[in-house]
Amino acid sequence: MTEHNGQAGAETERLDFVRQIVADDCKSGKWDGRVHTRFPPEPNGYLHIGHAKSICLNFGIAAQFGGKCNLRFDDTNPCKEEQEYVDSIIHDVRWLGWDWEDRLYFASDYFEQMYQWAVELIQKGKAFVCDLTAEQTRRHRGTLTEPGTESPYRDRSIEENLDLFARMRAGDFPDGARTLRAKIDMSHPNINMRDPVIYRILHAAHHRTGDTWCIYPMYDWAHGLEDSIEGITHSICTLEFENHRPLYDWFLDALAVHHPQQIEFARLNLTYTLMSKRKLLRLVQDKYVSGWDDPRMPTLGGLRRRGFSPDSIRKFCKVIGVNKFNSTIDYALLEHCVREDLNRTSPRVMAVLRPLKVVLSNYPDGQVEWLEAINNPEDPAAGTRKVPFSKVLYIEQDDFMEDAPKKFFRLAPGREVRLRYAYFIRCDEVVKDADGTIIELRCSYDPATRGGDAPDGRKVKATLHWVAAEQALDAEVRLYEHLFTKEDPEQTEDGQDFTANINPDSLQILTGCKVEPSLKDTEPLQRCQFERLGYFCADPDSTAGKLVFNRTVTLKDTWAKLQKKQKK
RNA sequence: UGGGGUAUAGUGUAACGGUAGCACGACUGACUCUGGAUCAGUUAGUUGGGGUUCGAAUCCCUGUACCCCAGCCA
Repeated sequence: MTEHNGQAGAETERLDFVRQIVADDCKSGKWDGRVHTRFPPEPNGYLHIGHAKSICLNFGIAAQFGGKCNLRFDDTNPCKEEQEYVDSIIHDVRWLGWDWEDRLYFASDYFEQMYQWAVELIQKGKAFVCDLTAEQTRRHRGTLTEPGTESPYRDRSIEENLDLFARMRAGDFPDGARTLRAKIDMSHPNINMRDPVIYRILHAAHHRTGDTWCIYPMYDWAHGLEDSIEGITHSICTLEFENHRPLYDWFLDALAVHHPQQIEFARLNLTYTLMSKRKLLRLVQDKYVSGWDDPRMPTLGGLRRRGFSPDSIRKFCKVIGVNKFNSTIDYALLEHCVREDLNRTSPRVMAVLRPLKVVLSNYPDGQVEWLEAINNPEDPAAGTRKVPFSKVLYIEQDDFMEDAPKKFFRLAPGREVRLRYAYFIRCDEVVKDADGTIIELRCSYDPATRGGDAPDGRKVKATLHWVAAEQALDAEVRLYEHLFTKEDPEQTEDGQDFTANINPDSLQILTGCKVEPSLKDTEPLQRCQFERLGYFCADPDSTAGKLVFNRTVTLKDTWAKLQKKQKK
């Protein structure tokens, strides 16, 4: 990984607070210089850009400090989890470019060990089987300001607890009939410490263990044990688990096993974006988007389909930093990262989204010239290609104005512009239909300017992209805007929810677009830049006969900005 | 009202008792066969109030604001 920079880079690079802890530990020899992290998703949904922050933190730290990072599925709740999610998560983490080598783990593989440790906890008098119902347990818990009351089953003998717990495992009791709870302190100011449930009865098939188990460990019990078993040194999680750390520590201390350090950091928030699984699900279920990989979704699948590169997302995760307080990153920063990467790597190509026909009156009928075009000015190694030029062309409707203001540099009656890699052309005549709509431009070209330079040294103010009509390929192009009209989609009037802020124009589908013939065999997810327009990515909906492109992000456009300002 | 956290330009993030810096955004300008890219510049900040100190974003006291916690979810 590029992050692996050993000593040299580590000195100059500023460390976030998590890396600072890791660096200090390496220095002090706390873990014998070992660094071992993990990314522990629950396989109950698709990964999104917020997970990418966590992934890059965990894998990034391991890479930077010469350590290891495991991919571990925290699959302790059979009711919500599915193999499909496991597969997609594996795919997404790998797509992002991280490698867990042979360390793909599942919490469910540790169920037996966890069970044995629970028995040990009972034997130490630190856990008991409780017969209270869920509702009763809730009432006994007390409130934020009032202490709880102890369960009447709290003082059962160790023998009885052992027996009952064994029978829980054996399936003697129905769902919810009993739980195993830690014996801590019902008046603890931290509610998590008030005799938390550590096993519940769930007669449900697990996606990996099938019906082997009918009791399942709770997160607080399971997570630290998973970390301990794997020899994790730094257990990095999000802020809402801060309140759980005393419990994490309590369990590991009670068992006197390897005890990693839990460190909490703030989740990612992005403007114009929702990150909650529940709300993203709602968008899918209520058909506000086409699916989990809709290019407007912040899921990694959505971003991939939109055309984001793994590098751009990793760069973004690096540049946003890590902290302990809630903040909201400007979506423009994500756009900056993707433009920066795609500018370096994307082959340029010419495409006309809203075609306006141009006929060159003085160009020979039937003649076709194949002109040389540069594939990527940022990367000479990308080479060149040939694009066809002939009498009938298409240019962008936006590139012509009949009554052009001074600041409009493009084509207008009597004005001369350059067609990229081709010739200077001058607009002689505007052809309209009965309604007055412009349907065609008659232009003349200057044969002396072949390739794009005038021998007499005269200049033009603009260079337009174009496509030769006869050789052009038809394409569908999907233009995306923010899914929400507000920076904070949750900001709503009374009685409304976030769906009130959905942007009705977040997707615009253009058909009859014209693209240059070199795009003929474009593969799905192939990225390119449409010159002067933006970065695009072939959608998986593309077929041999029908090309479909998604716009990832526009190029920065000072003319568009100018126009926007004037409208206001 | 209990407990646990956190506050630095518009946004994000550094500064670890010693010149408040960087990035994004916004705004100028230069350059350009992409109104792209690139380059140069401008803009703007320590949550309030006390204190310690030659010196405080940093240490102390005290307000204020925001986030998290009462699942047999993670």
